[in-house]
Amino acid sequence: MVTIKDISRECGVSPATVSKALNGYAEISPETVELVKRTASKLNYMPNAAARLLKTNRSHNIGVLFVDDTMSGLTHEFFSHVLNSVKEEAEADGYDITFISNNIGRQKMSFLQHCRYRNCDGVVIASVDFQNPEVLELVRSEVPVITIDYSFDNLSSIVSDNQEGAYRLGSYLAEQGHRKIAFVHGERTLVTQKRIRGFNKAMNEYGIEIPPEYIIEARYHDADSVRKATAALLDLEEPPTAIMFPDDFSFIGGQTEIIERGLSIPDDISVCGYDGINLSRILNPQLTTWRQNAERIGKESVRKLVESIEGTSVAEQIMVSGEFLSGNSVRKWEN
Amino acid sequence: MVTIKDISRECGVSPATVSKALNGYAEISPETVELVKRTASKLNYMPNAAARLLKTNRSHNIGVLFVDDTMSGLTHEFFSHVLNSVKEEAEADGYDITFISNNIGRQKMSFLQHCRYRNCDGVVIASVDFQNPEVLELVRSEVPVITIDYSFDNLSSIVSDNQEGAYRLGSYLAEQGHRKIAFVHGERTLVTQKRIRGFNKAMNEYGIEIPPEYIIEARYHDADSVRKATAALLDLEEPPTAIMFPDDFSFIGGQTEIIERGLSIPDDISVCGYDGINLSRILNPQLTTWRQNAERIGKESVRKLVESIEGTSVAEQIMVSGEFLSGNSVRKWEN
DNA sequence: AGTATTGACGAAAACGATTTAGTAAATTAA
DNA sequence: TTAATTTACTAAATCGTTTTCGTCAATACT
Repeated sequence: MVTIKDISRECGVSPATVSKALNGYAEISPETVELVKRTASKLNYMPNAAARLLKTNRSHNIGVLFVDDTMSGLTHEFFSHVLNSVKEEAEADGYDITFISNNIGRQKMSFLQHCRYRNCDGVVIASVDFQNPEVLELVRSEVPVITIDYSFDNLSSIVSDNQEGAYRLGSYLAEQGHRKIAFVHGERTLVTQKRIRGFNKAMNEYGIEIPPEYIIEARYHDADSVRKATAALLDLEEPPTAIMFPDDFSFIGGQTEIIERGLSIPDDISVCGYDGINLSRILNPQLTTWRQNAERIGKESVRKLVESIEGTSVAEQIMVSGEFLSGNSVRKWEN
Repeated sequence: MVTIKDISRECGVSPATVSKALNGYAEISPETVELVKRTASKLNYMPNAAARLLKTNRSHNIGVLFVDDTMSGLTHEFFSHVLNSVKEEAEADGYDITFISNNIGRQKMSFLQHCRYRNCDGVVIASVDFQNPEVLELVRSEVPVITIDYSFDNLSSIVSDNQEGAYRLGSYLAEQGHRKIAFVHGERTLVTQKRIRGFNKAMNEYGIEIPPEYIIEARYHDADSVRKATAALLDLEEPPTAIMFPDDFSFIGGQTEIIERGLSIPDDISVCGYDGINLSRILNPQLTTWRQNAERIGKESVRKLVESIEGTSVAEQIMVSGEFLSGNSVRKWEN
């Protein structure tokens, strides 16, 4: 391994000078800088991140906390898009990313411990149980943190406009003439609350009274639980003519139930999803849904996080808007 | 940050003793070990990975090289499963993972340089262009490497049984009575060659003569190119009655073309995919396909890589078998 | 001319661990 | 009883950087 000493020997200057030349200190003469840089690339020199970190306390590494028991991590299409965008923006900013977990090797270690162990300069937290004590420990620690789709006081966060999304979908269904609109939502997280609020707002504006049994809880990304919720809705004395589902993927559970009952989408029942992942575009019929801007969510998270790592940035909540995606899963309803 | 020195002070022993006690050296008395460990956990001590690395040259970090221009990295469902499994096995073995790229910050750096910069103990290489000079440089370097779905001489690799997969799918179509079977395959990589071989083997066994224009190249994970290939097939004077597609995802392109021509699956034309991702299970009709065992591929890669990092292990090629998944996309063909 | 300033560089400590080569006391062997 | 061995520990070097003070010329200012 070629080190700074090799360069210093080759150039006849001290290691200190090499370091400074490489890091652009003004006190080194242009000729020396030139010489050092040339030999560095001649010798194929790469700084040792560990040594640098040890001295500077900056790892150029950001942690990503992405775990959630309801979904199998990276295989969740929406989050894999967020993650991909996080990765790309991080790389563009000169950072690598490390997944934060709480069991590394045989050792149990808390999220915070893992961050410290790897000296993460900051952490992006997404889609976890934000009440989890380990998450709270991390959030309250000294390590810079940004949260996705959840906001803590005095901390920056990136949130997808969930209220708007549910509002737009609800409004659309109402516009199409539906009056019996059900909402199968996910676990009662902040995201869910926002969506319920958006849904209610739309219903209010259209003067639609929604009976409580039309608003029913299932689990995100869990086709089975959504299927059961759908069954419950269809078993009602007055079943809905339209259903909003928690997300595009779990909608499949609902679809299965609907089809098995001999009903068809959208003739007998109109549906819409949430997320706007690729899947929603290729389903048959194509799903009417709300596309969350995963790319921008990931990118903004890192941008904001790096800002708060490198400079001083004020806590801020950044709202990322989405986009209505129409499909063929909703039909006009006339009565 | 609490260091080994804090513990040594608290316990009244030297830092050396603390280090040895923590690392299970035999020369430390049981009482001291006990004392050191207790105070370590009392002070919430975490070793500093960078400092340890600097001295030991072991980062407990494995690199993952996953780039490919035809697919958008992590958002590829099959590879996100492999990756997820790589991550889990790595964590179980006490490793973190780092994505290897060749542009970190404003600096261009080769894959190998990136590995050295982060001191990766080893690298898992998957799904890239294995002729890429930078990949070759990495493969030929001193850093332990394992390749997925490609084998270099004297290096360990994990390969999915592509020949078997294509063979089984081809055989199945033939069994169902099809005689005009087309194969839309991906770019001419080793994987593709294996599949073509498997396909041909099946056709031979059933004594089926396949005209050259039935074997046609498209691109993996590229719905558009597959759509074009499908169009070409359907435009033939004697179009096939069954088509094997490069993968489940890009099949969508073929499906679109088929449907737009007013044909239906499987009544007019039978199809099968490859990969067996979730998507294939929820498509309508459900896709007949070959499930690659992404979980085992990821897990075995890390296991083998760690083996060659930690001990001495012989180069070995591990074949991971898949599983035939039947759907409703193929119908019996009687003539 | 004498002093102050600037420019260009180097010596050495430090970061937090690991590890080699001791050392002193306790134990065993002869 | 003395020498040899074992036990339990420590001092100090080291990994590859960065950074704080110097230092020593050369130049600029009274």
